[in-house]
Amino acid sequence: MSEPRDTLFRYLTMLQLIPRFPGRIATPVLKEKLAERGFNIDTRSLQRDLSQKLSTQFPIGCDDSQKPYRWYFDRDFQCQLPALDVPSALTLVLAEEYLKGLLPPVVVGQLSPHFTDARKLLDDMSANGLSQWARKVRAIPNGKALIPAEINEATWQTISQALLEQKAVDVIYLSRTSHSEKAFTLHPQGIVSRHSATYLLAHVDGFKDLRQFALHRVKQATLSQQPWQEQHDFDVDEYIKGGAFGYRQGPSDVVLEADIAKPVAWLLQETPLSDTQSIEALPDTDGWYRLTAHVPDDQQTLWWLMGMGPNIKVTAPHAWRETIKTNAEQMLAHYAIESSSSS
Amino acid sequence: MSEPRDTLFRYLTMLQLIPRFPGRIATPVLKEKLAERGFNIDTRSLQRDLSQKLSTQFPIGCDDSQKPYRWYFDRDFQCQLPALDVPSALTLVLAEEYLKGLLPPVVVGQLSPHFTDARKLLDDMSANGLSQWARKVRAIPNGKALIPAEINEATWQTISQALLEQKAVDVIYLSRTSHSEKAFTLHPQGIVSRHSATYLLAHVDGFKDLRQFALHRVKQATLSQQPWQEQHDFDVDEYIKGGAFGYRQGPSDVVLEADIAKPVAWLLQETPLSDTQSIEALPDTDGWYRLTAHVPDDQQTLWWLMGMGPNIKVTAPHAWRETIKTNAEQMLAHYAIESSSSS
DNA sequence: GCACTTGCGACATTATATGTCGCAAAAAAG
DNA sequence: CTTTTTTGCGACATATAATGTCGCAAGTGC
Repeated sequence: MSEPRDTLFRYLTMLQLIPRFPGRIATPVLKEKLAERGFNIDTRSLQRDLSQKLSTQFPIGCDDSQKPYRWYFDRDFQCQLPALDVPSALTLVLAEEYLKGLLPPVVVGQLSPHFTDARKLLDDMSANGLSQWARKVRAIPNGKALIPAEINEATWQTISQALLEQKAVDVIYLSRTSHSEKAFTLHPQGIVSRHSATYLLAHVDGFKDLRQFALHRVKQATLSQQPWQEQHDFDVDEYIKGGAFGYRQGPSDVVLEADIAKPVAWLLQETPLSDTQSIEALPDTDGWYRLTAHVPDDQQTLWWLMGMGPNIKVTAPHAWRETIKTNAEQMLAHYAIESSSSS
Repeated sequence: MSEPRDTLFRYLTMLQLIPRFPGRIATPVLKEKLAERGFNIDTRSLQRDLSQKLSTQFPIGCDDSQKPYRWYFDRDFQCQLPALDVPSALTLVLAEEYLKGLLPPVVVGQLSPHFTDARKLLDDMSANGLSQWARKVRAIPNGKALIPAEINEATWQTISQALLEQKAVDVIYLSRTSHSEKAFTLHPQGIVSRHSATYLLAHVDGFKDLRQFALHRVKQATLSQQPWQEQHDFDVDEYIKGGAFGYRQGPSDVVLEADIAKPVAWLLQETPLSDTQSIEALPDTDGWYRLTAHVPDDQQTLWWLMGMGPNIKVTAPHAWRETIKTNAEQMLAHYAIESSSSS
């Protein structure tokens, strides 16, 4: 069945089977995988291809310390097949700027070959014209950028692999309360990335309840021998809505009614709160508008409203209005006490 | 010089020269570009390669309505050369979730082949084990996700190209104030993506001042015949610090001092405000801590502090303390008036 | 120590890639 | 509208590269 469906295509397949550096693949394994894909080829040819063709034209390395040689791609090599175009490269640069504040460095690092590729393309473009794109493009994150928690690279790889391949993991975990390291066997059910921290949702071996484990407190992780315990019908959205991350969400949307100042009105006209929002000018006010919108009944919307400070006056739902009012009272109380005691 | 440096490599080069769909490349152009890269090959060979080898093995199309045939890749085809590994695929999924709330759909769409690729890999993995990764992985954005403003795809492509290639653009722009469409020739100097809206910084032809143009209000954009006007020493960071986007920043960092409640202390221990922060327990309080940190003197930090509401009590800098206090007073005033007038 | 696997040089054979030529159809130029 | 140029394509001969086979040496595992 070794139809000459082209050497090119076989090479391409080989290149796709060779993993990036931390990984490696032994020659006989490669031969088998190629056979699975319909390339029945002699071992000798494979050896020749690897050592004479591919590794001379591509940044491919070979670990020849053991006898079934193992092959791998250079850590930072990347090759898009339809090459990157300019708009995509620009998008990647923007994406990287945003993600740097949202995901741990190691996780973003996982994508660094892509970003490097994009920057190289832009650099090449600028080479002639000195366009200095780096001084022209910027992403402003949505809120204050906290410094993302550091995660160990091997941890991320092991945990993500375990989650997707449905395996248990043995971890050494630094508990938040006791400051002591403990060993657990965990059965991963989900991953949630929130703000700048990333959490694994998992059962501890032998227990039925789901717990959160901050990935940056995982000191070490290895795939476990234990069989994986599944929680049937786990749904991360349900879990989040249940309030586990401080984002409790009511069962249905609510109707938000508020008076908003002009800057907020402009903002919302361009990037609406929801599909159904309406904004109408209020007569006899100095640039105030009436906002009505169906929004989810969640913490984030409430925080957004509070973040707008005096530029927004919520009238409904009543519960939000009261929360905001109480909040302001408490804040003021803090400062009133403070100033009387300190001055 | 037509060294047989391998057909494989030439094919690879050809594949990289063929653009993704909206783009296309004519056979003679391809020949020329190949020659530039050292592949001196006969036209006939090129034709054979394209029509018999590449287009049968790859999703490559050909526009044969005009005589110099034009070749292009399928719109959604993607081929990573070291194939995606599992951790990278998971990272891409998380990245997409975050970016969907941060960049206009069209811009994220620019990267969709990458994301599709990642999802396909995860699907394939789950095929046997039914791991349903889609129900296991979630990113919770930092703040309220407003609906990103829609941008026309062609607009994004034209504008990004113009910016990087230092060309002027003719646009039809819907001005915010007058609600009327106007035609301008713009000289792009930078792009800023903020929250969910993206802005072009450019000179209007014939003027010296820099203005902001929201990309979602650009109705049409084409590369202009006008030569591009450069602004010397333009630096987008300087521009932003100048306060143009409401993010005025003081010249130097300030020392933040505040009392924080336990939940905030925990948050900041994991994702610090800055490299130099210190948190110490306050005696005789019910779980309050003293925070000291060097932070930038900018709007975003201030907003973040205000967002923490009664869980944080700022003592220094004095200006921030006063701003927060005034803010709370104004908010309370709103609701006091409101409740007395309405009830 | 022994069977087994793996890498590699050499060689013959097959398969493939490449340039050349001629023709036809389509653009471009006049 | 005609002429010239460009482009695509089938055919063919030839050079070139790719592939399987064999033998040997060196490592690996029992």
